[in-house]
Amino acid sequence: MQRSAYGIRFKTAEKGVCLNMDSNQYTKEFNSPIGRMTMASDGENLTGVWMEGQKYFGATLGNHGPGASLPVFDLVEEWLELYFQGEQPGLVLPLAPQGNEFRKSIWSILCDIPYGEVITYGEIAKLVAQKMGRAAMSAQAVGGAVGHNPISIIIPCHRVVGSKGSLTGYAGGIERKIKLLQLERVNMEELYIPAKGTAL
DNA sequence: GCCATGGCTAGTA
DNA sequence: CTACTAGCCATGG
Repeated sequence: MQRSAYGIRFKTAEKGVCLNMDSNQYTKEFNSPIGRMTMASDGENLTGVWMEGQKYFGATLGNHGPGASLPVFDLVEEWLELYFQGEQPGLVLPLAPQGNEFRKSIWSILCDIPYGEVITYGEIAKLVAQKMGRAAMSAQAVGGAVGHNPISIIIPCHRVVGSKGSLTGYAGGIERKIKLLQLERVNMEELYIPAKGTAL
């Protein structure tokens, strides 16, 4: 179990918490200022948050059905409401994203990016290399893992930008990435939208 | 194992 | 800023 810089409980580092794709999950909808979102849970932990129409939507969702009254969904809704009001939610959420070790270590690094700050793929690559006891790690491999983050917004994949400040892409669309960064009052002066991106 | 595909990067024009 | 190239490494077919 790790504790991130801003208090998210990240359970996936432990063995045995990781779920099988085929295990049952529950979902619930949430209406946000940037469109409808879908939350997913194993009944206790949060396993996914996707925006309507995003890339890789529901990629880790196996069997599932509605579970409107789960306590974890109430917490997540409260978290999201605070977030969209432009606040930094202090709530502790039990996260259990599904993925292999490599991706999970990237995602746990994402959770350590402070609110309102950005990081580059290359910097994450360095951190992960260090964590894995390697000399280096390709930023492109990092990009793949970041892009497949199943818990949008809460695991702050939108705070990751290209090395020269390019807002390369976002699974939920680059416009949403910008909105989220503006919401966090990130200084956008050094950032720009490339004419051609991988996931615009 | 081969091959294609990434939310990549650094270098060169 | 864009366009192209050569590397990069995990992942999925």
